[in-house]
Amino acid sequence: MSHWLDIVVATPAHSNVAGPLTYESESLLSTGQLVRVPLGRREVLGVVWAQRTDPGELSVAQRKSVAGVLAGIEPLSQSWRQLIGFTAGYYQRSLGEVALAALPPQLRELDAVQLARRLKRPTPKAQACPPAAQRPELSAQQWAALQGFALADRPALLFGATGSGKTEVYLRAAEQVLQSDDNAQVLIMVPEINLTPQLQERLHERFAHLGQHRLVAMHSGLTPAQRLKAWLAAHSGLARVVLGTRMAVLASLPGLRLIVVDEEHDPSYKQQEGARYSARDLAVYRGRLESQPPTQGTSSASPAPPCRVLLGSATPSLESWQACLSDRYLRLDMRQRIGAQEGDSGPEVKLLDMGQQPKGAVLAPPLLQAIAQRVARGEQSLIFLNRRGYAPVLACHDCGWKSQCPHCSAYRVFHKLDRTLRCHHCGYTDPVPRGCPDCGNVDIAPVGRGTEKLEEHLSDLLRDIARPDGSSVRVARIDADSTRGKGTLESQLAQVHQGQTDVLVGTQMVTKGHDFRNITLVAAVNPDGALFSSDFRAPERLFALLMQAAGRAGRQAAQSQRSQMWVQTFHPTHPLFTALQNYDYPGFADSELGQRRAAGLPPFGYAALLRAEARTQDVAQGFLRAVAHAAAQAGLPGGDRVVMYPAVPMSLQRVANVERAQMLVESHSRPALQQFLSGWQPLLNQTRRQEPYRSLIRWAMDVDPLSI
DNA sequence: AGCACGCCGACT
DNA sequence: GTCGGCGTGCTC
Repeated sequence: MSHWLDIVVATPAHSNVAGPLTYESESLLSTGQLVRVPLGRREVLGVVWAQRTDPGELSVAQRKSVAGVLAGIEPLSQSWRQLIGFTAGYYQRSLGEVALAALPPQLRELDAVQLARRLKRPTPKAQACPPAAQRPELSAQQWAALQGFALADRPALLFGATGSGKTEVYLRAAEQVLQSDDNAQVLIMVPEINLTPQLQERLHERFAHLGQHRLVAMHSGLTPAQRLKAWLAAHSGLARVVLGTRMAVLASLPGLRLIVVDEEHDPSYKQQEGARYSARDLAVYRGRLESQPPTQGTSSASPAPPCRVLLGSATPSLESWQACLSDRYLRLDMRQRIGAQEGDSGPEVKLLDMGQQPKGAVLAPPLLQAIAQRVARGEQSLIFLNRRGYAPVLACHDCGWKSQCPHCSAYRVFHKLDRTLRCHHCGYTDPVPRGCPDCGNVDIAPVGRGTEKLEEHLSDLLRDIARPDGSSVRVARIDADSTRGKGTLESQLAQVHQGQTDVLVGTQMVTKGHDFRNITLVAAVNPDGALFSSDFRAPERLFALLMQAAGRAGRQAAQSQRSQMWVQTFHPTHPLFTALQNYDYPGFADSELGQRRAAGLPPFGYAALLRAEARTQDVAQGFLRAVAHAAAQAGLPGGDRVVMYPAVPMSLQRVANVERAQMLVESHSRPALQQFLSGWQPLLNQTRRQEPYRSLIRWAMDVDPLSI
């Protein structure tokens, strides 16, 4: 007797086969089982989603049989399937896309023999977790935070200043969970794994005694083989602690009891292609899911041990902050740096009013002086400028020519080192012309400044400053250009750590994670752009960035006394900077939330962004208008509670000769927006197939976009 | 998304 | 005369 199964395969939401496909099987396979099935003329990986009683509408020609089962891999759990189902629905993608993206890619390629070889190694089962031998003493506020977390019945937000010891709280919470349950698993998420070698090391020290493969990493930097191995370890329950980036939130973790999201405000938790999910939001959702009893049983049975969620940040996202204010999350405060005096929050923040400084100065004289002082004292400085290259534009002063990229609506950046004009969006690169391409004038000059120019400029200005040992000053630069080669970032950082660098110039790359011991001055050269940006999250990001940068100076409390954070600005009285000066995140959050509330922006409103790309702006915008019209005509459920804004060109209108447009959809009700989007999806596909929109290159839906 | 089939330009 | 460009159509 044969059985019919609904099987999920990697088919996109915009195809005619977006849902689960029906296959025949000799044996009754359980849901969650991994299988290979024929699809067109190839064989693909699939997940059994449901059993069914009949082949439904399937024509005889369409009836195909399951080609094989991936034996030896336990079926994926119901809660995992629920998580995938939720993610697909919420972010408007197909089940298959999300499910298959959550599985290690190599699983699709391996045949039965290769897989058997991978699985051959015996998997030691449950194992108790003895406490690690060496652990630092906890501060009073760390104890209080742990206690608060242990007693809470909700997700918790650990609001902890830089240097307050958030990591130790994570580690203790993890230990507690592992000790209370021999099968428990802990997921620790970080924004970018290569920026957190210190955390990796500490986890290793703390959990190495659990044995081989009990601690695994999950991120896109792994080789396919490593990824498969890590996934199998997590899925089998062998791995007890998983350290991963956003992709890890979708990993199969049958014993998941704790999810930690470090630096929860970090934008890289939001996936920017494919299913554009927020790993932080999914972590919270997953915590709830994994805490439910697997099936609705008798209510008297003891409830499954809940899965806890712990978010952590010194500058939380306004979403999480608001969730604390409305008691959906519990806030745990650790305001004080370890070993710091009461009231000492960090380096002194000095606002330098650029309106009072000589016009056109890249670095104001007082800042330059302060840097020179540090050099003479043998201390390090970090200068932060969020613009790489030498100059953002090259211009001809005679005819007004500018280094416009021929393929994008952006200027090409002048890179002096290899004398090229480089487009940072499409990569188009040319040697710098000898003269102006329009009028021949040889006097074409860079306008504005990037890290490369700042580095050169600083070396020049500090030329006569001697270090304590009499040698001359050393200026180094760290950005995407200087760290292109593999391992160069590490070696450059090592040089800074060894004290070979006096002044480090860099993009925001340098503000993250790294624990520089001897830096006593941090300066932000040109942060004003974010103050009046059209992107409503720009201030929030700037505040987090500057706080993080300040944290780089004098991380040791002893040093923080004489450490300084300089901010060059034309708006020294701006409330953002005032809040920064007082290390007053709550005050900043308060005022930002007030503005968000008034404007109906997240977290008080919910948004989705529909983007379209085409050869012409007309087609891209036309498509958006057509689908908006179709939605209005259809009277979609939820439609009366959403507002659709006009289609507009994206702020970066053209990239690599592709015209881009977008349309904002907003609602005060998340369910209404969800309902509307679900009903809209088929109309989008339909419209796409009509003239003249067949020439559309692609469209994409971004639910809860980071910027609009 | 893959992977076919299908119809028009520069090369052994 | 072929190799190969990517347009459009289908997959249980």
